Amino acid sequence: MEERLDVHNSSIPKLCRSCEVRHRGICGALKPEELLELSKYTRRVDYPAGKEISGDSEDVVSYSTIMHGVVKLSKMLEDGRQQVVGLQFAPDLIGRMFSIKNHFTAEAASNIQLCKMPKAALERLIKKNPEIEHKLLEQTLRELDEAREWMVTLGRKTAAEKVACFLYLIATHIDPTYIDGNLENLTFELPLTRADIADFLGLTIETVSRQFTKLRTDGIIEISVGRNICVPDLAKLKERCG
Amino acid sequence: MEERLDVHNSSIPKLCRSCEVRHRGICGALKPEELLELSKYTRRVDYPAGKEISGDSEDVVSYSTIMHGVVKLSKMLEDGRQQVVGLQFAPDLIGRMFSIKNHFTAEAASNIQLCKMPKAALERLIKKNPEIEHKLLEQTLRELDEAREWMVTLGRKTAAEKVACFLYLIATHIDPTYIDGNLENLTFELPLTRADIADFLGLTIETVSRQFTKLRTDGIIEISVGRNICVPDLAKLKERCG
DNA sequence: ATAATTTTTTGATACAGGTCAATGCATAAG
DNA sequence: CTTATGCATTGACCTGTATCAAAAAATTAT
Repeated sequence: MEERLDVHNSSIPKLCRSCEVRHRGICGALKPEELLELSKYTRRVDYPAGKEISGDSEDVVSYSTIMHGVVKLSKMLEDGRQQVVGLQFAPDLIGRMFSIKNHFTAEAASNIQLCKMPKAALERLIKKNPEIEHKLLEQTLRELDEAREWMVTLGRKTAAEKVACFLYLIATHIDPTYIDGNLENLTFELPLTRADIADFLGLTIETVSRQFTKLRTDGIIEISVGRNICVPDLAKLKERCG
Repeated sequence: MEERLDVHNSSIPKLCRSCEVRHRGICGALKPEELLELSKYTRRVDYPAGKEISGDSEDVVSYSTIMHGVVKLSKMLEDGRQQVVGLQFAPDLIGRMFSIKNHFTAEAASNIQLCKMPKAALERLIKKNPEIEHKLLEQTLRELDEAREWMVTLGRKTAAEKVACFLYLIATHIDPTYIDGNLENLTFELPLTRADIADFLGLTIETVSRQFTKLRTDGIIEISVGRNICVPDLAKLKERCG
C-alpha cells in the first residue's frame, strides 16, 4: 500500500498520526502541531458494505479520510434509476467542502474504515494554513479530470468497453503491485456488486454479467469464485477499453 | 448580464479593469494593485465558432476568462467517437490549473471572446494571495458537482430526457432574464450545432433532431428558424428532464 | 439572384442492450 | 445435512436508439 500512496503525496511523506495513513492532499500540508491538533478530533469508524455514510441533500457535518475500502458516490432519480458518479479509494478525503448540503449520497461499496473529523475542525485548520487549500484544490482538479474521463466512457463506449474500463480502473486502483511493473496475473477481489457496477456503467446487471462472461471465455479475465478476478495480462484488458 | 454575474460573485462586486467582467472566482479575490498588475498581461482574443482554443495533451500556456459565448471541453477516441465533457459560460476561468498538459480539447462552441493571461502571471498572483486559490477551489468544486450531475444524465436518462435536460441547461445559463422570475417565453439562440449537442448527450444527431421535433409538436418549445428557440413555459420543459 | 455547401430533418431498417423469467450457486441459518 | 436468502448467470424476446439513405432547409459563395 505504501508504494501507491507515495504516488499521490511524494513531496511530503509525513504520516497522519491519528490514522497511520497519508491523507492524499491533506496531511502532507499539515505542520506537526496541526497534525497533533487535528488528531484530537479524529476517530476511526467502520462501515459494512452497503451502509450509507451521508445522504443526498443532508447537511455536511464531517469530512473523512478513507483508510481502506471503496466508497461510492451516487444519485437516485425519483423513479429509482440510479447512477454511481464516482468511486473513491484510500486515502482520499470525502465530504463536499464548503457546502451546507451534500449533492450526492456516499455509501460504503465494500467494508470500509474511515478516519472521521468534524467539519469545523478541518475548516479551522484550512483558514490558518493555505497550503492545505492548495492540496485540496489539486485533489479536486484530479477528481474533475477523472469525472470527465468517465463521461467519455458513459456517453460513447459500448457495454463491452465499459466493463473492460471498469475492470481496468479497479485493477489499477485496488492492487498496488501493478505500479512496480508487475502486469501479469494481477489478482484482486471486486469491491462492488454487479448492481453497483451496472449503476456505475449505466447498464443493467444482466448486461454486465454477460460482458464478464464474454471476457472470461475470451481469456482476458479468470473468475475463480464470484468476485475474485485474475487478469493474466493487463495490456490485453486495456486494449478492450476502446 | 450583470444580474447573473452577481449570483456567482455577490460578496465582492469588483470589476476586472482589463475585462469589464467579473471573473467568477478570480477578480473578487484580487486587491486593486493585483488587478492592475494582472491587467498588464491580459489581452482580448476573439474566436469564431468551432475554432480550437487548446488541444488535448498540448501544453497549458495560458488561462482565460470567458467574456461571452460558450466554450466546449471534449475528448475524441482514436476511432473518431467524441464526447463533450463540459460546457463553460462567461465569466468562467478556463485552462487546467497546475498541470503541464491539457487533458481535454477546448473549443469555441459559439463565437466567443476570451480575456487571456499567461500561465505564469496568474500563478504568481496565486502564490502571493491565497484568497484566489479559495475562489478557484470553489469554482472547481462547483464544476465537479456539475460534471457528476451530468453523469446521471449520460448514464441513466432516455434520449428524450437528455435533450430536455440540455435545453434546460442552456435556457438557464444563456439568458439571464429567467433569474428575475421571468419564466415565460424565454427566447434564446442555441450556441451549439446538432453535432455538438449529440456529442454532449452521447446520442446521434438524428436522435437529437427527432427529439427536438417531438418537443416542438408537443408544444414544449418553438423553433422559429434553425437554432432560435422559444420556451413558452420553462416549468413544463423541466418536467421532461426526468 | 442563383448555385454550392452545410446543416437539419425525416424515413426505413438493424441491432445493442433492456426487460422479463428462470436457473444456478454461494454463504448463512436451522 | 437441508432449507432459506441473496447474488450472479443464462435464455428468449422486445424496444430504443443507431445506422444508412435521402430530402429539405438554411447558410455561404458566386
